[in-house]
Amino acid sequence: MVTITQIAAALGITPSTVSRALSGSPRVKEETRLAIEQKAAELGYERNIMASNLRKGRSDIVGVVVPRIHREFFSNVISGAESLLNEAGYSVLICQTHERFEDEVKALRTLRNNRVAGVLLSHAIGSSDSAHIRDILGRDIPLVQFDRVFSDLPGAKVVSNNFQGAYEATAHLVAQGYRRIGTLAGYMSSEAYEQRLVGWRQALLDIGRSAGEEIVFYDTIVPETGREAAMKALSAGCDALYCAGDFSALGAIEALRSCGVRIPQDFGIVGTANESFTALMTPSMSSLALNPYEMGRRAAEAFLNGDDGTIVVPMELKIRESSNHSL
Amino acid sequence: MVTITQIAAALGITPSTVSRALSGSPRVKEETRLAIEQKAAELGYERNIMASNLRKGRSDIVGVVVPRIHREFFSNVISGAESLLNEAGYSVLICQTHERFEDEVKALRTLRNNRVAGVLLSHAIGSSDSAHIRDILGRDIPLVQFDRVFSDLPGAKVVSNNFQGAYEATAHLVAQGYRRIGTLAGYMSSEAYEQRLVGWRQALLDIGRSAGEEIVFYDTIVPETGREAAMKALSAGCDALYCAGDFSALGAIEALRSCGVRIPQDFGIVGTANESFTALMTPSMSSLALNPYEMGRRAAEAFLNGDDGTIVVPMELKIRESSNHSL
DNA sequence: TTGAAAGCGCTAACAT
DNA sequence: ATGTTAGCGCTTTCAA
Repeated sequence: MVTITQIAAALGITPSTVSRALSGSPRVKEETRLAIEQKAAELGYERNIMASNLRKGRSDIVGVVVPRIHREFFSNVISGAESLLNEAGYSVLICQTHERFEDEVKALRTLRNNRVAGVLLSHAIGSSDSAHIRDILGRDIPLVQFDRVFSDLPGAKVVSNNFQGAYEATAHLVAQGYRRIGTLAGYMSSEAYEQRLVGWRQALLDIGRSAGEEIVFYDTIVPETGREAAMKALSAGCDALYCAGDFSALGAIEALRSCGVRIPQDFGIVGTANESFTALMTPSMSSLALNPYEMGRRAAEAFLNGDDGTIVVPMELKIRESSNHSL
Repeated sequence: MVTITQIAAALGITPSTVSRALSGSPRVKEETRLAIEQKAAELGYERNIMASNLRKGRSDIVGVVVPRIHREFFSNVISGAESLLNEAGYSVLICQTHERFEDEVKALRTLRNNRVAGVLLSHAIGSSDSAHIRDILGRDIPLVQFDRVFSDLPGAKVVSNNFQGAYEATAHLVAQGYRRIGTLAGYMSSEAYEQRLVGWRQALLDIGRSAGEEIVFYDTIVPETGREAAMKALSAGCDALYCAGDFSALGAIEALRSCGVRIPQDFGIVGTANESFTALMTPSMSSLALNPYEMGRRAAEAFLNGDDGTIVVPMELKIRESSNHSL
């Protein structure tokens, strides 16, 4: 392995100058810089990052901690973050928590031991508070949270505009002429689901419609619970549902159709997350899209610029057959 | 940050001894080791990995290079690899190539500069040969290839049983009564696609069917190209397609249905990869499932054990509506 | 069983 | 514009 010392020796100068030249310092004569670059290329020099990092006290690695990398949402966030971080000269170290508190602690420790330049984190369901995160990262490792955030932690937070999105989804159902619009609301332990519920409610209240608890169906995020809830919604007189998740919406559609309810003629459905199957099923499902790639980019940006406010990424309503009378 | 020097000072011994104790050397008196461990815990010591790595000349990071992390297949491979590697004390650094040769070169350079302990690689479509890989990684960074492998490179290779899988998928279409079975073949720069093509051909030849070039459609892996190819396949008299990818198969289904061709009554489709949308779409898509999580584990295993043979992971045909006359 | 000493390759404050 | 110097924190011979 070629070192700057060897380059310096070959050129009869000192390592300092070589170091400066190679890291783009302006304090090197153009002529010297050229000679150095040429010699470096000739010898096939490549900077030893470990030495550089040790000296600088930090690495060019950014840690990304997510519950599960193979979930579409998270892999897209990572993808978005990586695109910006790589451009800026950082590498991305990925850790999965599998939704477990202990794995999250382990991941954060690993990142700290690697003296990462920063951490992008979406915490595990198993982490009920933020103490361990603050303890492990301490003051000197910048943290950016996304999607699932602890608001008592310092640093930037990137979240979706769940209120606004749910509001628009519900307003869309109203505009399509549906009369009684319920909601499959998900888990209230998550701020994201909570905000979607609030958005749904506000959209109805703003036009003088009822938004009572009898048409709110909690803890529904998988097809099975979606199916059951849809049946109850039907009994409660609903003719549309805004669903805080795509999988519960999928269950709802299945259940309704198997009762002979036509979608969208008799009943409208809007899901949330825009999972890839929503566009592919028949009837295709309207869905309130998250924007994971963009969230990843914004998180990376916040880290790179040292920002620390809350960044709200808009959601986008994808109108498809399941809520569209005119199709 | 606490260092071994501080621990040594606090105990009136030398850093050498502390280093030995903390890295589990037997050349330390039990009593001393205990005192050291206690003091380390008390001061909240954590090893500076950068310094350790510099001294040892290598890091505890394993690089994983994939075309795109947000593709289900790859994110599952990574997930599988990570589970084993983390247990063994390695971290995983992920790089995407976006199927581009230049990005692959950049990624491999980054990994080399980080002096990674090893590299798990599935090369980009844009890499038509292996020269750059050998050049950049050289002799001292162990390489394990998976899925898309260059057979002229040293090191372990983890592949799917593409020949066998494609053979079975094609035989299944035959058994379902389809008469003229074409193939959307993908890119021949990849051995995986090549083997699928060979499997398709062999299955047809073995029963005396034609498998001519007029029903082979190359370079089809995204919906758009799948759409176009499906139209040509129809003109060529095909009534079924074995598709070497799920996305081209998806495009094919869309194109065929929009022409009024019924699936599976008029035309049978089998995709490859078992992406999650295949089970959820209507009609659900038959697909030849890869086993990405297992492939990731096997790749990690090969790296950890220093193995270097070829490991074949079986594929599994998931029969769904798109190829099933009896449904 | 422990210590002393050297150095991995790089960077940066300080000098010239 | 370049050189001198010192050291980041750790590991590992070699010596005691």
